[in-house]
Amino acid sequence: MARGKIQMKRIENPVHRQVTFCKRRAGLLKKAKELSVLCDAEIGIFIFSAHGKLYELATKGTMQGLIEKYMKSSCGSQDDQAKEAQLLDTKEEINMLKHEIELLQKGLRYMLGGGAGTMTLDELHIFEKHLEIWIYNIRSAKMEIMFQEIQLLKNKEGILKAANNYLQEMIDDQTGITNIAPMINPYPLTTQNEIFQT
Amino acid sequence: MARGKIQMKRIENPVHRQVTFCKRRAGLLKKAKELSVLCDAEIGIFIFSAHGKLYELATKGTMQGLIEKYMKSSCGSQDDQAKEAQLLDTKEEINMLKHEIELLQKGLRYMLGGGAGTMTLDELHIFEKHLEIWIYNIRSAKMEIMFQEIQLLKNKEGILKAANNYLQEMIDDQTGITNIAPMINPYPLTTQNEIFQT
DNA sequence: AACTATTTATAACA
DNA sequence: TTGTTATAAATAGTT
Repeated sequence: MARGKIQMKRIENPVHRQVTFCKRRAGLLKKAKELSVLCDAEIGIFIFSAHGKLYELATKGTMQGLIEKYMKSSCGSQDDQAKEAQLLDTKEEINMLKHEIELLQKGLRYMLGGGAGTMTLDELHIFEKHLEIWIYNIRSAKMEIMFQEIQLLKNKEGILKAANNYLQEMIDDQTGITNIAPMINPYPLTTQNEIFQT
Repeated sequence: MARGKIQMKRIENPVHRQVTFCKRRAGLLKKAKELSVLCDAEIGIFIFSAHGKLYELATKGTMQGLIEKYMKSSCGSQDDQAKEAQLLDTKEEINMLKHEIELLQKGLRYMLGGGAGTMTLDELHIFEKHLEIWIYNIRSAKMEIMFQEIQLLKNKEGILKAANNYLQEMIDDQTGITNIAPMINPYPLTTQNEIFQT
């Protein structure tokens, strides 16, 4: 911009290019700081040199914070539907888990309470079938949860955090339920038995 | 920078500030593009206006890609230890899970095989105790996994992805084990019974 | 790094 | 916002 204008294309001479990179990089960062101060803006910049070296600037707070803010701003409106859908999926998954745990608890009580001591061989057989189902369900639920988590992990951090908070709540709920002693509504334990009825 | 220089502090007049923001923002982005072209650099910029509106620029590829690259460059060396530790934790967690599943499978076989048909009431009692332990263990493992996942979620996306790949592998392994029929090494099922022995 | 001759960016104004 | 213009800044080529 002085002593002759230059073409807006890659500077082929490596020395010139390096010098220009230095000078203009400094200029760019200075301009960014000025804009931030003058107009009360929050600016994040990262510059990777051709050889991969990183130069960064975050005018307020940390770059991490800026990136998070960027994620929210950027993903907020466009991925809203996806986010909501994912949250619903998670909710469903959690309900499934809850249901499994309820099932298990009822079964345990059935067996430990009036059950075992007076169980006939036939009853024992039925209970075996149920155990199979329960363990299968537990395993499935576990797998589902992990796959669910993995899917979530593949998404943006912001979405992950939302799902995370949701999970935390649900876990707290489950822990609560786990400690409930009275059984209000005896589950129809024989219902699913048909699945294994040969 | 023309018609009089200005002080490098927040412009109080809102109109002036807005105008300056517009013009300097455009200037900054232009400069960034020029630097990118002239010096073959990769540049990402985000600008949040005072009211939170986002303006962004990514000179190559997408902002997502740039952020990921930034994460790698920025966290690469410093969080290496934490990353490795987390990976180890995950590994331990997974091994625990594997162990639980093995336990369950062995128990099921014990019950479904030579077990139930010829079980005495005493044997049945012992088995009840084991069931309690198993279910407790399953529940704990499930909780542990979820808490583990939640901790992971709180970390950077890059780390999450690594952990994610690891989990995937482990799950595949587990699925493999789940389908193994022969039981090589009968687990000492009575060992943990002492826990519930009154 | 420093030094200029120029090109750019932009503050004030419309 | 956009355009104009006088002037401040940035910087390309050189030392």
